[in-house]
Amino acid sequence: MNKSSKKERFLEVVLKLIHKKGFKATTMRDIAQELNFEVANVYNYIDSKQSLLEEYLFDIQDEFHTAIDHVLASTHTADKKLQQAISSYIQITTKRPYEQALLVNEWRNLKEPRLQEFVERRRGYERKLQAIVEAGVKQGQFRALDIEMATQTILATLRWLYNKCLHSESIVNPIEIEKQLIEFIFVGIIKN
Amino acid sequence: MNKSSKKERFLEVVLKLIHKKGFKATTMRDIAQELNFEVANVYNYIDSKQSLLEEYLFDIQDEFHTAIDHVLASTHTADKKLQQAISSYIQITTKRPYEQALLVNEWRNLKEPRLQEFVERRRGYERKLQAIVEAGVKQGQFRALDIEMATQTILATLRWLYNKCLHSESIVNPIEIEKQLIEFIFVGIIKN
DNA sequence: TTCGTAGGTGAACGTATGTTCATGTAAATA
DNA sequence: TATTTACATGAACATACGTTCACCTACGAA
Repeated sequence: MNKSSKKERFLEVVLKLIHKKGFKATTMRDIAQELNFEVANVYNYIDSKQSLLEEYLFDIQDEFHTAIDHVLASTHTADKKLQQAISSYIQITTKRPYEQALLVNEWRNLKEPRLQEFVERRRGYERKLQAIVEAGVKQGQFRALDIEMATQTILATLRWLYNKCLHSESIVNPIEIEKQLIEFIFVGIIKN
Repeated sequence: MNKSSKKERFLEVVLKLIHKKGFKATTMRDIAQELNFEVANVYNYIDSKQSLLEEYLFDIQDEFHTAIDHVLASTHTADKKLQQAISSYIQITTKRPYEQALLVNEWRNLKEPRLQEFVERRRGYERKLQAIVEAGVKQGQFRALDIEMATQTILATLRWLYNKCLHSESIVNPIEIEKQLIEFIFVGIIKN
């Protein structure tokens, strides 16, 4: 068994446990029990409970940043850029729904100074998305809407997605999700 | 000082404290300190930490149910009903943003059997909203969209609102918010 | 005046929790 | 063969937490 696979299994099992019980409610003893060994051994895998959370959160946050940076670097029009940003968001969420759930629900459990770092980076992501929306309005592709509110609303429609991935009976198809969400965001629900 | 005002003040101060620190992270000693008295005295106001959370959550949940029941009982068309449902949601959120924040962020801390009760009631709310969306599709006012996904997406756009109420520098105007959100949900962001 | 009640105190209790340490073992490496 | 490394154990620790108990004080009602 190669070295990394054991730690990877550890992280995967613990991720799901934390998702189920919540970070604060998951004790080191819970983690040990889930993996069928003793508490002390948990510290052969991680430095502390805090660092465990940090590992998950900053890792998935990085993935989101990389994705939107890639979109921003392209030369497409704003509406196409927004579509790509949404598409990449959906892809990450469908691929890593548990990490995304942590990102949404457990970031409050970070402690300073990492908490501030996290919030700033998240704000950075929002600003990048907002820049796309703003460009779309200026270029006349989007209606003259409240830019910040539109951005936050778009993000809100994306943020609940992990729930569907985790609770849906059938496997979630990112292509179909994308089609639905893009339609919702771009032309709303009214006919015509 | 009349009897109820003291408990009301207690609940209001503690609500904000729990919002700031998170329910699990807020200790009985934190609560006591915030109110300038000793821990033991907290139990003259509430039965337990759990019951405190229950009080907040079921109270605000009731308010949402009452509001949507009122909309469902009306004889308007589906699109008008949806608009009213959204409007009432926004009114509650702007009036009680801290309770709404708890509803979104802290419900996981409920314990059985109240947790199940809460989740079922929430599901009930979602079904009521979904019924409106479904009627709108059947009557041809809305596009032929995935009904459950549309419902969840609409809810998602509403759920983040408390953030704006709590973090915005200026006072949030529910009328303006409603106008923006209805537009977003009904006709999207694309021009024409 | 007596008495119940609302509001407040200080000390303590049992338990849960994150973390450390000394120690052990089997396998990989040198 | 000798030694390091990865993985594992059991016991203990200091601390933090929710809750309880016995007791105190002020005050409006009876």
